[in-house]
Amino acid sequence: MRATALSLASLPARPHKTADLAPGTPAAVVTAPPPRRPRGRPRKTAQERSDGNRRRQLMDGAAQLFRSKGFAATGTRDIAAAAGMHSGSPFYHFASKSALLFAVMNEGMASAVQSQQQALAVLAPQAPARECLRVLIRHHFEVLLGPRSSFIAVMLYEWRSLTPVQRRRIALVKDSYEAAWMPALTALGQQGLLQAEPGVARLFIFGALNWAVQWFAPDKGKSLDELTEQALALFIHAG
Amino acid sequence: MRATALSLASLPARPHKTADLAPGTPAAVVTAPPPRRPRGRPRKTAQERSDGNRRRQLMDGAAQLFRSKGFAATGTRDIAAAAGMHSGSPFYHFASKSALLFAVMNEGMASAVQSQQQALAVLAPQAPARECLRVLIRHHFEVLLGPRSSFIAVMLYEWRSLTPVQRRRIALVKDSYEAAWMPALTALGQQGLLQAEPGVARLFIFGALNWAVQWFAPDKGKSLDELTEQALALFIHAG
DNA sequence: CCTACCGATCGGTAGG
DNA sequence: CCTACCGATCGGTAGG
Repeated sequence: MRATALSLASLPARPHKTADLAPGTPAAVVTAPPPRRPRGRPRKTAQERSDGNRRRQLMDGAAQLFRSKGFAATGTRDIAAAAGMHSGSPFYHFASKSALLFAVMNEGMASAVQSQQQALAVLAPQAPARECLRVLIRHHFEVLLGPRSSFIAVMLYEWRSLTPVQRRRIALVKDSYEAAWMPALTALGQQGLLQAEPGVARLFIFGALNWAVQWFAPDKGKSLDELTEQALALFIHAG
Repeated sequence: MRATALSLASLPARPHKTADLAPGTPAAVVTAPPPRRPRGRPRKTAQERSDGNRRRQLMDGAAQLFRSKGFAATGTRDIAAAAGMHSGSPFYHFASKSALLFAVMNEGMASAVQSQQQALAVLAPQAPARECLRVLIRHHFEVLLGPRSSFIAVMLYEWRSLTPVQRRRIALVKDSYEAAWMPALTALGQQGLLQAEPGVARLFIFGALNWAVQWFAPDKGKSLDELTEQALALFIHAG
């Protein structure tokens, strides 16, 4: 019975080859696919590696390659090799290299928005604005410099490699991520703890934090907690 | 006589085809070529367009293309066309596409260091640190967002496209540019006007300012003067 | 998901 | 600085 299941799995049903907003595709809402956790105990064997996991493996490899070499300098053959495939196989899962870039960015932003909401939900309802900003900064560092950071780094530095249509779609998710910062920033402004206009402050603050992907070295220098305190001290005046 | 000069100029002596630190070239000090202003009244005619000016035209076009499309996505044929040349001609002036990238970055950083020194020289010898920082920020915005901004933008966002040897060379110039900020930042720290550690503050501040290349729109939104005041207000606490 | 392949484009060169 | 060209590589596809 086990062998049968395996042999069936080795001939997987054709997975969804989504266009993922390749150039010219009309816009529609795309979110991260539901985790669809299986009922039984999870398997990490060859079984696990086939199916739809290959799609995620391609995205993981692509995210790292796009980050380190850039989108244009990364070949689809490199991506295939990173996922243990041969040259033409990525196109079985993604309609184009561009669709793969979009999938990486969309996955990165969608999960960032989700974890941001979870981080904010832990706050007390009447928490001071300074505390809210601390949570936002700390979470942002996690997303930006943590173990899955490639997805967001690609987002930040390969923006121009997107088609206009793809750009608009990602911008929607990005806007909602950034909008979550405004209540805290305007409150701090009203309290006199933030001396720049909130809109400009937001741009400067995101720049300061995002730039960390250029210089941050894990296991060396400051921790993410320490960086959070330093950033707070820099932006928020004595209260 | 004029015709003679023109016809002579149309057969220019072979210009210096510098390697400009193509991969593997050993390091040596490289600065912007001296302006060598000619004695007589300047000409803007066809004469002007030949000679060594072609080299600068290639760098100008390459800087803009590298900025808007990225280094890897820019073809040498695009660069040639931007300078009004045919496909193979850029290699008469630069040993490789990589050498052209290096030349763009080196020119950008060298002129930034130079104009920075000029900006600081205008300050009174005992000017307060806050005033010094204002000059540095204002000058940085000029370099970053002004008419020659492509050179520095390429510097910032194509770092990974350099070879390790090229990277080390540019890093030397960049270090001297950034080092000029430290006296003002440490002084402000001692005065209690800068609440983060000076070294970390420098990284955050550069990030905040550099990020402006992503969102700044000339002739729309704030002026460079206004942005300078907003940045100062954000970083430097009430004094 | 592999194999074999296509047309296009790329950086760079020789020879003038 | 142009012309003509080279070998390599690229994204993508057909057919299984």
